[in-house]
Amino acid sequence: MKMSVLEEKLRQKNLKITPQRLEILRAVQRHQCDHPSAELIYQAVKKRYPAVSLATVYKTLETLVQIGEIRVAIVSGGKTRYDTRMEQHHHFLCSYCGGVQDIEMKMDCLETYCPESLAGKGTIHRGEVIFHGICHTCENKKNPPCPSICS
Amino acid sequence: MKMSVLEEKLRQKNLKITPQRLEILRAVQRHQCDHPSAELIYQAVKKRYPAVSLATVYKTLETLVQIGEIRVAIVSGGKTRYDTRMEQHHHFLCSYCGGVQDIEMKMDCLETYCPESLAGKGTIHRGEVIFHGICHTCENKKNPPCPSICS
DNA sequence: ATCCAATATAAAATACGTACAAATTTAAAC
DNA sequence: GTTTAAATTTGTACGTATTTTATATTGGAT
Repeated sequence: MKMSVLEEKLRQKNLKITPQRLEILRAVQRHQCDHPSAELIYQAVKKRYPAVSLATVYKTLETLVQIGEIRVAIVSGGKTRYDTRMEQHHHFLCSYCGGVQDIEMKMDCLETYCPESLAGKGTIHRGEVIFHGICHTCENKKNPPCPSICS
Repeated sequence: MKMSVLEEKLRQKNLKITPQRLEILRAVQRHQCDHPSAELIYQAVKKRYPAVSLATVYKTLETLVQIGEIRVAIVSGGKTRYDTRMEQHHHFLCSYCGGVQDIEMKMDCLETYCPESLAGKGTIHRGEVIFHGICHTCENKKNPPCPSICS
């Protein structure tokens, strides 16, 4: 996603184009594979933009979610983690280190499927799959950290 | 799950059988359909056991998870919510009220399936599907609460 | 009945996120 | 380029969820 596209989106929604917003989006993009938390983004942005406030990072991430520029990937270890990939994909969450990795998987059913048990319960907007397990890195450690990070 | 079964499990792990533990598990069972949070369990237990401490509820829920008696259903609205149903099933999360409902769905693939993109990434223990949408109750309201509760 | 490790308790500490008011900045009109 | 109003950023205080700490209590083996 180029910045010009973001700028266009912001203009369309009467939102202002600020250096903070551009820099924060760039940071989420750069750290895409980490599925970064607000705190991680804050640290990353501060390097280039030392005056940035953590409150701005939180609010900007929320704004970016609301205009559909990024989305919440997962909540892991109590922290909300973000994702710039908007197409359907899923996540693999390591129970030991808390790391999140993308899972590519065709599951068209999730978008349109209506399990019988949902009948009368409501309307599905989206379905996501979360795989829990141990990542390769933690598997190879003798003493991985306690699996307390996630469920 | 009968209490005698819990007592047996606790004994096997050299964990003590305390009235708090029994009462807290009963409360989670009784509120199963709510997928209750620690706070909700605390309120429920306090009615029968006024001296109970919130810290005990937190620690006991964690213990019950670790011995495999309950599991984390979902984290919604910043709160961890628990589940006594250990068999495979999935959840429907209302983005408006934050309510969680069970979804019965055969997806054997999730347990055993290894998407190609996972190759070399690690070992899957479990796969769960989370459906996001609007529940029937919120659909029928003219002005549902803001959909800020979840992602 | 006694004893010790495990547990429960209350209170304080921590962690994540949000709300607020004051200062700054954007962008549009002139 | 200035002016100006509205939006945004910032620092900080606050709120809520959860964990830790220090002490008191208790389960259950002997």
